[in-house]
Amino acid sequence: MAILESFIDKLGSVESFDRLNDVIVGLRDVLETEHVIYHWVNSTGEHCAALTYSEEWTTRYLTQDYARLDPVVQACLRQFNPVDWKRLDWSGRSVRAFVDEAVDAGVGNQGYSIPIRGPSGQFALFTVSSRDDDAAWSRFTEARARELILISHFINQKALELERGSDTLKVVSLSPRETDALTLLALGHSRAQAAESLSISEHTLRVYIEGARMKLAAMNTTHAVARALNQGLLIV
Amino acid sequence: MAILESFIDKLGSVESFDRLNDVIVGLRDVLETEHVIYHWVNSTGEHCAALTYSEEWTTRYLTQDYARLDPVVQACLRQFNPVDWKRLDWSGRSVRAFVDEAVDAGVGNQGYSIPIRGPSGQFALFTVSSRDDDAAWSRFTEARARELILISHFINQKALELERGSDTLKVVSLSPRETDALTLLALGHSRAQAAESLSISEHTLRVYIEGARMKLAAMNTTHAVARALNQGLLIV
DNA sequence: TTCCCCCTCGCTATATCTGGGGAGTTGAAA
DNA sequence: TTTCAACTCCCCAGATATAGCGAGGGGGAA
Repeated sequence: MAILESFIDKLGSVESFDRLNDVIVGLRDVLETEHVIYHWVNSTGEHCAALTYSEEWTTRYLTQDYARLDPVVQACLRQFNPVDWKRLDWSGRSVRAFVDEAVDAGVGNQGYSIPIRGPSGQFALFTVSSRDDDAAWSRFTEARARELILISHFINQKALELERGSDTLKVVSLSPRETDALTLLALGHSRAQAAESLSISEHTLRVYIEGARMKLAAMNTTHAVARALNQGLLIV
Repeated sequence: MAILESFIDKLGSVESFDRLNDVIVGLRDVLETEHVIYHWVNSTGEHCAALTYSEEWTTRYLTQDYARLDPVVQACLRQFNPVDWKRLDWSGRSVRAFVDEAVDAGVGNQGYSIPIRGPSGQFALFTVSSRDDDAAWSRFTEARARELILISHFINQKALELERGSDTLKVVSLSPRETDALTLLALGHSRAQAAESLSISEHTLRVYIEGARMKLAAMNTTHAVARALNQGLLIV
């Protein structure tokens, strides 16, 4: 666990994403892998990342919106445990084109990606990639899996810290009834049904929905429900 | 890390929540703490739990819907990193009444809770509680923090597996245009605005929304967006 | 080649939601 | 004690979404 210790130690003094990048590069070196990537999109749409990919590939990936077809991202979005790239489905025309580009850009052929989820619907990805053959890669992932989980945890913690330092995350809190109302709407009830479920008049329900809309700065009901879900305000 | 190893080993053979409970009891014993609790509410509203609390307290907690005012739950809902109970705000009339009851029920005065988030908005809690004094408890948490994170990770993985056979979600796949449509709606666009953003007629947009509604078995647009978000189909 | 899914467009009516008013009670915090 | 937030109820008009009927072209898979 020496790697983990020194990593956490270095993390302690990090105070900006630039510095975080240095630590990531250092991590890549001690792990003796090709690339290490930490990335997430914050609530304001900014990309917060620390990675060892070339700048060309990074901008290419973003401008082409490759996250939409990248099997790694798609798998991590619906999985809890880490993903070994070689267990994914890489068939499909557009996917193969993407992979060819990725290989040319120096992304390794092997990879191990850990999905990380935080409050307010945060979703981050921590990836280690390499050019090892299958056997060497299996040894690496088996030996390092637990360390990598902890590393991903601590780096995300640091990233959230950096994020909140820059701008204070305002916490929207919904009243119990507002939560009830949005929850029922998210479950597919119409306003009339929701009002009946809560044993209140439809008008009252409307007051809650509008209250929630205001608090969440939402344009309409659907938007309010979406924001509430993304911020983890609803237990659905 | 001997505790972790044996824990993971025992987890391997677990095939039901009852068995999981046995493992949790074993974990409580080797950690030499008062209680160990793992709990989450699945998508069908069932409580999936493995814990060492008395049955009285558990049912009391659920029937009273204490999660709504429990500072531990509230803090974990908006935090990424683990929560030490003693750093929380326990003031407030109803909270103190709740605490008195909890102490009577044998819940320790110390506690360490780890929030766990999975796909589809899953939110679980892993808690270790004790009756140690502050000094002993600090030593415990500092020494065990990393192990506990990994334990919480693996137990959640197992719970997801028990819940649905594997920890991967079966997916409804939306067409690209359907995804676009729902994404814009989730961002607060009206149908007219969304249609304009996509440079298509409002009618066409409507076809996509209805297509998505059918695939997702949703009652209305809000429901469809909520389901799509919960299933990680939208990148918002 | 045929089938099926995806993308695109139109019309009409009805249901539902949104936005503008206003008003009274309760309970907890300052 | 006062204040404030939450909860409850009412009416109305205009905006928006839903539900039903259509149509045709393109591309991949069997």
